[in-house]
Amino acid sequence: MKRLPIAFFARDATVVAPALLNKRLVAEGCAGRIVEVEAYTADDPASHSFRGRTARNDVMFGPPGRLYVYFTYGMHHCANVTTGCDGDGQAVLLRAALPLEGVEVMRARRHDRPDRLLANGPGKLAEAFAFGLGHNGRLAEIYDDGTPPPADPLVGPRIGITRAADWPRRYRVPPT
DNA sequence: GGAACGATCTGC
DNA sequence: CAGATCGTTCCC
Repeated sequence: MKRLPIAFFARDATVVAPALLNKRLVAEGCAGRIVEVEAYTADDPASHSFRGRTARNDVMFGPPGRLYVYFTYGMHHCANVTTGCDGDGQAVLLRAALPLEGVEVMRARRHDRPDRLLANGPGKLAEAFAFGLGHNGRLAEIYDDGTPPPADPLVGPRIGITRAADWPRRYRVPPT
């Protein structure tokens, strides 16, 4: 199993996002299959990078293939992977994953919630994989385990934001 | 210095 | 549907 090369991430977020579906995310002793993402570009009013480079979003403007982790709502972390070229300000938000390995530790981090609720949302995914600010800027560990992306990914409006929420930049693996 | 709000989740 | 809870941003 091979880790995705930097070249994979060095493309527009709207191209990388659907390509990340069904890839294997690895961190802190567990692994999961990415099933939902959102693309954020610098020309997107909802993107953290829209208003320019700041201390928080600095990683977004750096090289591709890194984790951009931020803290929100006073209690949740969200994890992204940077895309595009150095200076662009692009990233893909990791919204949901299916547990593959280390399910026990994920359950413990998620307070023994049912397996289907372990990482089915950005805040839950971050908690299950133990993503925190300490991961910000680190190389993302995402692998191709041979599972191809869905031929017909669901594309629709984004969730939990107000500005430009209707932009069709949320990608999902179709339910089986 | 201060106010407003947020790429969310949970429980009622 | 409202509350939790606090860092970031923007305005005065």
